[in-house]
Amino acid sequence: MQKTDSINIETTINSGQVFLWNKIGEQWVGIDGQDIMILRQKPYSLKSSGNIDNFLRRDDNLEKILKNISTDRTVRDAIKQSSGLRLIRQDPFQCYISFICSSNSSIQNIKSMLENLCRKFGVKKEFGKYQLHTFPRVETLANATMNELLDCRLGFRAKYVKEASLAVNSNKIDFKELRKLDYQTAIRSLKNILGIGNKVADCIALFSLDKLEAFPIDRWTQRILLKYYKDIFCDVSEKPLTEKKYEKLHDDIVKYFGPYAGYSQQFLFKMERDLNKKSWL
DNA sequence: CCTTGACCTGCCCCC
DNA sequence: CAGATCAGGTCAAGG
Repeated sequence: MQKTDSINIETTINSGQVFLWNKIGEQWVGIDGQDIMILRQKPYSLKSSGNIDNFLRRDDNLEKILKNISTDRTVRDAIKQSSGLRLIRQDPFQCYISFICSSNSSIQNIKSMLENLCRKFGVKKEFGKYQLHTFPRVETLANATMNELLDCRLGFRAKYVKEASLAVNSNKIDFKELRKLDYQTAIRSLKNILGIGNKVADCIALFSLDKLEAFPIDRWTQRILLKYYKDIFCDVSEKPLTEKKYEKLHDDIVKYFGPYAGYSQQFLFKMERDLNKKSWL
């Protein structure tokens, strides 16, 4: 297990993986499912009503992973620029709903939608000196009405969230099972849900189901591939990826970046968004 | 198999 | 300051 102080909290929170976090003074306060977490860099302190080691993937052999993904200069530079950046292992239901809401939306907007859901459907919980709303439980969201969801400013995603919650509530989607399945099977299962396409499925798989070969390709990732890797992934352009092209590209990506491709994606994504001065939480 | 247009919202910009 | 523009994935209809 790596040294505890090698985690950069701000970099990790501000890397597009999580949304329900706020910086209050020197502390980052966030929601993961029914848990509240309080993280502070200086002096270093990690508190959670749940399992913080699980959340921060402290079981990963980071030294080995970073060595494994350091296949080229671009990734090596990205790792150097964002040292201390970690993948997070999120509550699967929250992750699933979060990225369904992410479609055609910006980070700030996703955050606002999720905060609205928590305020309306979550339960108040106290931790440390803070009191905040946890993420809605599956059955609560499954029983929500369309109007309530629309009140949370979900727009056309409201029916996606409703159906997706019903699928989990009826065990049509079982995260414990998906976690055990291989990448391809898990992705195929997720994509049966309305509102989940390739990119969203990859995010859920990577950030909550331990599929480290998942490599979500959004507009930014696509630009990265075009900018730094056009000789390696020849058929990538700025045009939106079709279903087949996405799948083919993902195969090539795993061949090139390896079984921890998801980690390389996270470093590359963080680097390029920072380079373009895109805002985070 | 691919292309196209619709879908909500919030933010930024410009008149 | 109201109104237009744009960014961002997925889906359904049609070529």
